Amino acid sequence: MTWQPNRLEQERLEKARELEALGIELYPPHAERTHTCAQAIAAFEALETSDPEAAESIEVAVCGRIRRVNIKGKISFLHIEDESGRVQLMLRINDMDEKTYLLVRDKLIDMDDFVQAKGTMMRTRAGEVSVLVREFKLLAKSLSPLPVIKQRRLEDGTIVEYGEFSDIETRYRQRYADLAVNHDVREVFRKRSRTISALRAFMDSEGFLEVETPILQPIYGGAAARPFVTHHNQLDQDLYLRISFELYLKRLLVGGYDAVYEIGRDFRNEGVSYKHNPEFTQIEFYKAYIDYNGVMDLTERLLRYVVQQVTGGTVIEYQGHTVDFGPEWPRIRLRDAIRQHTGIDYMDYPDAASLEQAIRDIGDQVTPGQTWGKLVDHLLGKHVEPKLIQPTFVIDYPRDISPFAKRVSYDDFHVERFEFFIAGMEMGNAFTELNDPRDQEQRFLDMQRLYSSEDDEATPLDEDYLRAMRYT
RNA sequence: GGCCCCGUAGCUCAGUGGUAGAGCACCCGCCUUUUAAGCGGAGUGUCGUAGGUUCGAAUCCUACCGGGGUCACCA
Repeated sequence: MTWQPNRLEQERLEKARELEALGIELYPPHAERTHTCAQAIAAFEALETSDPEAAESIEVAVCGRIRRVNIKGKISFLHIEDESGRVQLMLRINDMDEKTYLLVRDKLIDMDDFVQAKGTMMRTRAGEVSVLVREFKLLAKSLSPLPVIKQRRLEDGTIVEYGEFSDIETRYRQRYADLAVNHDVREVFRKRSRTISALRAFMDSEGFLEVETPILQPIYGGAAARPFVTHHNQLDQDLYLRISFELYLKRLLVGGYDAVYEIGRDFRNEGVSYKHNPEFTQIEFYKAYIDYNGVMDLTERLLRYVVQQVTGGTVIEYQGHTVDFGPEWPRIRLRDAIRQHTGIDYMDYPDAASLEQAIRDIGDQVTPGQTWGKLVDHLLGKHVEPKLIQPTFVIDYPRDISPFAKRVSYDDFHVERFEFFIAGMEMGNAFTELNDPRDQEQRFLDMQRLYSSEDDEATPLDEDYLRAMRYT
């Protein structure tokens, strides 16, 4: 699609031509900056009471995007914004080159343009710390206006926005515009960055080795999910984008590392929703000589640490929920959790048909013919998961739905697996890993049969992985 | 993939068969301490696209395109 300038954009193109005709560079190569917007204000305020004269002689050069324009004839006020925040520029025709001032007054300089201003700090009569501008320079001409949001700060400090940019489609397709306009969105990415840093710091301090394993894989595995398929031209071979890191990380334990982790993307060719992204970031870690109790301890400390690093406390607000990572997380058995929330003890219903009937009896609709394991999953997902707001481990799953975990000690039916839930969503999954290569092979074969029977892509048997397991 | 909903100005939206509207933005004019500045002037549009019904369609019908929700699947 070629660009079809709308009326506003045509106006800006015309202004760009006028500026060029005046010999003004639209996108000059160099900028000067001595202070961020926030630093300029802070520098002034630090001296303002103790030495007002010194404060008003602070020379600054600030750069940013014009976010507010108020032209009053021979004096104009602009707000510019950089990552640190905003600062007001006060431009008076008497204080600067007149021709430059007229560029602003005659609106050849627009909202959204990037500019540089040099001058001294001051506080206006209305009380706003500002740059009294002596030199003013265009750094980049904006040809497409950003969506306009007007803000008003109420007396209690809350900011009311008028004319918000709220269309979800446009916001996601033009993330840059959303970020430029909606302040809180920037904080999301900052928090994400701090989260990843904290994850890494914690795992490193626990003696884990960070690794990267293949994303392009000849054979995918480690989870029940459909993959993306791609093709290597020179090898003339189809490759899969990984659906988990598991099998490669476990190979590294065979290789002799006691503890490894990876933070990265997984790709699953399945449904999309606010909970499910075709490419998502996760952390997986493996540690030798601990069982699922050890992993739960570690998980709990990890999350508590990350929340503290990112927020400074242990409490977060999410989707209307207040979640506290401070207290010890409850660990409840899946069977008890389902019994508690539905009254159904799945041990009373050994086959799919009877369990399905029991589920219908409590008023749920389920598609007929599902496996017993899927029905248990239904009970968990529909009745237990949404109620687990505070961090909670659900432990000891039926072997049927957890093929890669070792048996519990107390019966033959359950395995040492946990998932944990926060704010009504599943956030993680782990188990005491099966490492009997003979067992493992049988599981692969079972899975192969399951997938081909569901008419999906057959999962090829990962012989290399089995060889690795036999070395253990 | 099934079902439901949405698409009107740059942004947010109103308009359910009879001349396309509002606020802000944009444009023109005035204004040397403003801050949702103010005052005066001007409505800037492929009503998602293509057909159909009708004297007449933003409005009703069909298909398509784009998007959202939900179910199925999954984390």
